[in-house]
Amino acid sequence: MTKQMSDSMEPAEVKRTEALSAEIFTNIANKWALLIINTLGEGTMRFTELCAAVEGVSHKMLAQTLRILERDGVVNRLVHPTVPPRVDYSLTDAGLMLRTTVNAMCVWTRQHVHHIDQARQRFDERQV
Amino acid sequence: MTKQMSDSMEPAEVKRTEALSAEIFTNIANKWALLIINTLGEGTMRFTELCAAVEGVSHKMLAQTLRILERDGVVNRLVHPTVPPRVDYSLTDAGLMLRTTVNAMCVWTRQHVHHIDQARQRFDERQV
DNA sequence: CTGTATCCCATACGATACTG
DNA sequence: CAGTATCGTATGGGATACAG
Repeated sequence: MTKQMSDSMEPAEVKRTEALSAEIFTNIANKWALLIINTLGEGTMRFTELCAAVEGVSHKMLAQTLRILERDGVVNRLVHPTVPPRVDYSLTDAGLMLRTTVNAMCVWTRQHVHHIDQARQRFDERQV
Repeated sequence: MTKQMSDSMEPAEVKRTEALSAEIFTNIANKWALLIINTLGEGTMRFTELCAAVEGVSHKMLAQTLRILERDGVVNRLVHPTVPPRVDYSLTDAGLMLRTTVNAMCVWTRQHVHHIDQARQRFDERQV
């Protein structure tokens, strides 16, 4: 995770970068963040649309996760000064790159559902 | 996530597959599972080696997460009947495929640390 | 519509101790 | 060494209500 770091970096700077990496990874390596990123890959969406598109996410977790992703420069938030308010969410360039890897994870899941289902049955039998 | 499902499937079967997908995704879409999968991609490791290699993981979470990944057919667990016991963990074929996508996530994180750091500073300024 | 705030419960997690 | 069990705390996360 923290390998291949530039040799020209000060030890203190290296340490800070490692801490940042861990923090960033923690922010994106969770169910809601990954599902939101994957869904937003399909295009710009409003808050309510996202809430409906991301299976099982609550109002609260969507807002909370979107703030984190916005702060980390993964998600763009465009507010239209209208009444009622309209907010468009989309992926940044960095977010789009991340999304390709996230989507690969989703594809992997779909492709291995059956395989995993059988692995589980074998495991559960073994454990009596 | 649950698109592109075979047309030849019964409605009940489709529903079960969707539920399984969501469950599997929840199992792998968390910090420890992803870090463990990524680390195991470097090769077979023993429990204690893994515990040291995965930055910040506790004894308990490692054991717990390994069980889940083993059950889902992502991780192989090979017990040597010796004293003291020796257990080798490695990725299954399915796990290896998954690992390439997980590793891409890790690479993305490393490559965007600086970019994200700046995005955060801009965000925090804006929020006063 | 797009949030934020509060309450409250369930689970995640670390620390520690114990077993084969 | 490689776990499992227990305990206490912290965080995740749903439901609801409220505000701009």
